[in-house]
Amino acid sequence: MGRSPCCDENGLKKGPWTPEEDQKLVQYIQKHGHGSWRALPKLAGLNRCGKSCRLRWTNYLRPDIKRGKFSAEEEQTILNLHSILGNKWSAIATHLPGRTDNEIKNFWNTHLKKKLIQMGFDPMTHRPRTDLFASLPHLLALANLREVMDQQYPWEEQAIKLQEAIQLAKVQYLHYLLQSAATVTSTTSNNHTSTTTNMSSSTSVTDHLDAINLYNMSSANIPSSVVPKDHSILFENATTTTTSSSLGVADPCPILLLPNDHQIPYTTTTTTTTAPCLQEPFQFSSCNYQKPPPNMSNEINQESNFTGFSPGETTPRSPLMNNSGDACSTSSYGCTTGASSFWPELLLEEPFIHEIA
DNA sequence: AAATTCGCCAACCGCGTGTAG
DNA sequence: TCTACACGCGGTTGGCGAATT
Repeated sequence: MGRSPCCDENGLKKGPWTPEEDQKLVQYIQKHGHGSWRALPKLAGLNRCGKSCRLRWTNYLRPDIKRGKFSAEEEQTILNLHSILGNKWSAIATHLPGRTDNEIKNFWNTHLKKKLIQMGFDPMTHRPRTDLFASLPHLLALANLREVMDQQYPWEEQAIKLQEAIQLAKVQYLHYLLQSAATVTSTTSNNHTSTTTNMSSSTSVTDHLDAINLYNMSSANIPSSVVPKDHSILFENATTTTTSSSLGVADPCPILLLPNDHQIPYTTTTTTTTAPCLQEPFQFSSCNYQKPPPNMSNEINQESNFTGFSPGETTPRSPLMNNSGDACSTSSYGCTTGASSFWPELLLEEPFIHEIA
């Protein structure tokens, strides 16, 4: 069956609203309320369909509409909520007073989405993009070529910088592959009480071969303090059963290089909760904590700020996520003592968490 | 100065869902 | 249970101003 569009009727006006039409609509609704939207246009003396009137009212004429730029807090809220709800604009809008779903959707599509993409994050998953890692060396090479053409640096310096950047990209990609494997295998376990991870079970063989090959390629030129010498160390923790401490941190942990002067211990530890109960980022008391060598702190490091994790994930989250907030004591995610509100979800009040659950 | 491209955003379109008869 | 209607939602489009060539 299906329904014919409400605007099919001939003669109904479409397109931008005039001030006179706005005035008619506002006056009618202020006096009578909108009632039936389909009946409203006739009663208000408007040559529009009801749908058009409803949109004009809800997106523009409503008295509580907030105009102007989005604040940093609003932007943060949208990012947080989008990581949970996805493109549920109306649901997101209910938590941003005065903002409409349409406005938020436009803001996302024109600003936030691009921002995430530029920083190498998938705007839908809020995780690093693999295609970026794949193409990064090429992009860097192009960027370097441009600099060389501009005669800003001597050739030797260019070659060194390029090598450093490529090595970093390789390690980052390796890190991503390992974490992806851990994520997939961990999530295949139902109750998360104690998980035996098996990297070969659900991740493609080529991914692991790529990771190993990349590691082989990378390790030759990367300081030993950054990458373990023995492959088995890297994979050991990804293939053994671990029981987490109250902080959810396996011990000992191999260290993988991460940008932004941070080291994340690679672990597939799972806990009795549905969320990884990591403490405030980079306060891994039971793990080695090493700063990357100075030569790895290039501009890419500063741009790539992979520091976030969200419930049920082991892969980094968007750097745009707010890392500060109130402590999480007994949230619905069941984080144990010391687990902070590192995840954007935990910034939300308890009723909201239940609401979206 | 003119033409073209780009970015933003209000508005539209079509589909899904809830509900009354 | 079926059908038609009303509404809400998310994706898409088109117009307009700004920026660029």
